[in-house]
Amino acid sequence: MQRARTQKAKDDRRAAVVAAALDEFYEKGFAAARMEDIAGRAGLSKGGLYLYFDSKEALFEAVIESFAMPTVARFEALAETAGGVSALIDALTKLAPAIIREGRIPKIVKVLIGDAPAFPAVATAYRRNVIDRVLAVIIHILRKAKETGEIDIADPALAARLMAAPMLLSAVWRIVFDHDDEARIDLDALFAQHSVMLKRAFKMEAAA
Amino acid sequence: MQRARTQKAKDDRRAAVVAAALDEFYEKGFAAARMEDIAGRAGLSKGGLYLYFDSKEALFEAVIESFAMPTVARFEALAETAGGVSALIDALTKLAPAIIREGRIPKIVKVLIGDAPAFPAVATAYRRNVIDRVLAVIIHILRKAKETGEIDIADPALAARLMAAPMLLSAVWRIVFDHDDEARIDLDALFAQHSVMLKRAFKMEAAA
DNA sequence: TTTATCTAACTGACTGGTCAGTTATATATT
DNA sequence: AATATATAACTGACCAGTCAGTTAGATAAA
Repeated sequence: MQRARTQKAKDDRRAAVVAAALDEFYEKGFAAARMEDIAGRAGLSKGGLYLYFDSKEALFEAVIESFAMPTVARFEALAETAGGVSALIDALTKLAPAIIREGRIPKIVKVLIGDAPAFPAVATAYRRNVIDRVLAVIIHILRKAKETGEIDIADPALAARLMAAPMLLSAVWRIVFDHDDEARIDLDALFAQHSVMLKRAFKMEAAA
Repeated sequence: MQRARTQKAKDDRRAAVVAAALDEFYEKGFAAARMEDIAGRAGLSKGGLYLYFDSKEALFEAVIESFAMPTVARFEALAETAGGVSALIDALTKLAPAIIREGRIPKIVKVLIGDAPAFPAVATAYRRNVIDRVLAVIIHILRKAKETGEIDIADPALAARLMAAPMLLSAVWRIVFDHDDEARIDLDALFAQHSVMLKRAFKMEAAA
């Protein structure tokens, strides 16, 4: 094994271990995943892995955290360019299929649902650092639009969750039926229809 | 332990084991759940459990299957009384909060998401026997309404999934954040708003 | 440049503990 | 007594985490 001597090389190796761990946790679940397999996937021996992480649980926490920050940053950037509700809906429903297909988010979602209940602190941290912040961005945009009369909704906080629900559905569908050719969903068509239905539900002028 | 001698007593014990297994699989996941704990919860020794199920995997399959049939039957009955789209939306959005709170469906959902990927055949069977049949009922009602002009939607099959998405969201939310008092959602308000938004999205006359 | 020395990254055999599944034994019921 | 049901001690496989030993590769002396 090539040794990681510089700080950068060590950071890279840590990242490789985290990526390998996400794949193993995704495929087998936390309890059934083997530290030796994770190490092997990252091109390292089991003992070497323990130079980077103190325990399986510490590795699990690192997996969840490592994907939190980039997700929020990407989303907050997106929301700044798309200031209005119409642009937000378009951006969300156009990007969603690619994000689902790319696979990293569905994997994190699966690991969170399957294993986070055994680590309540991890789940709560994820909600606070990721979910609440993403929802806050959406809610802020909806609330502004409600005040200007651009849209007509009762509760922006609930509307934000209803907007996001099909993304969770798609992610979960992919997780559970990835192997199942009979169960393919046309994500582009699904989100196109979601977009149309949302605009009608919000009573936006440009709606079909 | 009182012995189960009659067929009915055996069926009851089997059911008790299945219920205990659902709880353990839900709380710990398949791999981390212990057969001894499942047996204990059902008021039986570990050896006794093996009189009713050949293996942990067989028990897992029984758990998934045992909750499939009743769910479909209940839903198909509901759909027969609620023939139109409006009645269907009302029934679905009024019943959903109670179903989520009751907890059995969220537990099954969690077990399916967390562990079914390790048992692809179980996942596929569940899709065919439960999900596809429930969706078919909804799609049938939507298609009829579309033909009579009662509603205006592009694709009933996609609309059915979009209708169901908030139920999955609520179930998953409950699974992941059950312990988390900061994260309570007002399910009644959520589904009331879903109902209003759906009727607008379908361009139904009586919509708000 | 070559060789010797050092050090920290890395390896893999090992340990202690856990748990699915088995079986010898006990007990309730007929 | 005979049979079905249940128990708990047992076995063997498996795996997280450890640690004595190995080696890549840097540094320095010749």
